[in-house]
Amino acid sequence: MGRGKVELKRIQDKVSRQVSFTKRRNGLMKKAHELSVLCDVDLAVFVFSGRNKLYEFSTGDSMPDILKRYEDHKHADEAVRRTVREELTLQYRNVRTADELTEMTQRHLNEHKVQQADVSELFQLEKQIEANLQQVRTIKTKLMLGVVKNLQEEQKQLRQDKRLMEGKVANELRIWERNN
Amino acid sequence: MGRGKVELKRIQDKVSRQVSFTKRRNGLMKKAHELSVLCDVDLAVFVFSGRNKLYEFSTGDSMPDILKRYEDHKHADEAVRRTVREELTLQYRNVRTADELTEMTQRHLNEHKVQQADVSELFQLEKQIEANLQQVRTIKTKLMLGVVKNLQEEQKQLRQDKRLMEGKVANELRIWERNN
DNA sequence: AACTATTTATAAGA
DNA sequence: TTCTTATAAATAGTT
Repeated sequence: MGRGKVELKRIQDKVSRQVSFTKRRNGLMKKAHELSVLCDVDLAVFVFSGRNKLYEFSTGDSMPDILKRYEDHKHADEAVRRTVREELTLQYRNVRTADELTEMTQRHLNEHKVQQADVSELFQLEKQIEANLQQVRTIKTKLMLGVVKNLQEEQKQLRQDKRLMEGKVANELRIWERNN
Repeated sequence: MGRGKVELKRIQDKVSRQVSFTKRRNGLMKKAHELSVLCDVDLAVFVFSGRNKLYEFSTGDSMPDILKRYEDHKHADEAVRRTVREELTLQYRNVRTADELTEMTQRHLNEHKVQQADVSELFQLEKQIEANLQQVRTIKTKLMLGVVKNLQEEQKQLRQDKRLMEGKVANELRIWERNN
């Protein structure tokens, strides 16, 4: 599906592998979404990147429900089943609302004949942006807490930026207070 | 990918739906397998047919192992978040004004010889990302209320913002990684 | 279940 | 990188 045929084995070049990962991961998620809508089935997809980052997609049912269904299909022993279900339910307590929101939205959109792909993209987009935000905040926090020690270059326009910085800090404080 | 373009909604004809289900399910599994081999990642796919039959694909690890990993991932995520939050709370519990926060941050940064520009950039970046997130949420809300009909322009803008933002996040991450 | 006409995905290239 | 393009691959409708 590209300029050259590709043989089915680990891509050696790291950059190509990363690029392919992104493209194909997106493709897989899209296909999964299409399958679920076109054929009206429930499904779930997890992908763990090399850096162990998790990407997931699932339909309608909340993830715990899907996993529960999976367990029911399997025979997993009782203790494990109960434990997994309880833990996942705990973890997803806060997500359930969002899932319900998703379903509701999908229904709404169907009724109004809005293109589903667009909305789906928005949800995915939101999720992605939230992940990015979390990433930035983590890095910022580490920096601020002095967790990072080995920074090299000296900073030159330090005083120069101070006023700007203060304004931003003040803004951060407002945000922080709002969230606490 | 066929003789006719297909719109993303439940296929009405039962036979066509069943046929498409089989074709696309096989396609999805194949794609999943290719992704796992080519990019050397672990993944799992579940599909529940209308008759509630389960089809699955997963790499190396058995499915229970993948689920465990999924749980661990969530737990780890939660742990990090809690830690960061606790640290922040400790650090900033007594801060009342923006000035104090500024001073404290300055002290922190000076003590650890951290590049201020990076932190400043991170503040800016965070702010920008929050704005983007807000934008996405606003659009999503409008959609949910069925108020907006013509989103093409906004979506285009969003995608542009998203690309820009991702580039910046990636760059910040590079800087951070280089320093660690 | 095969067979194509087309659409879609994506590996390389710019 | 990001965008473009040539080509491989998937698949909708057909036989």
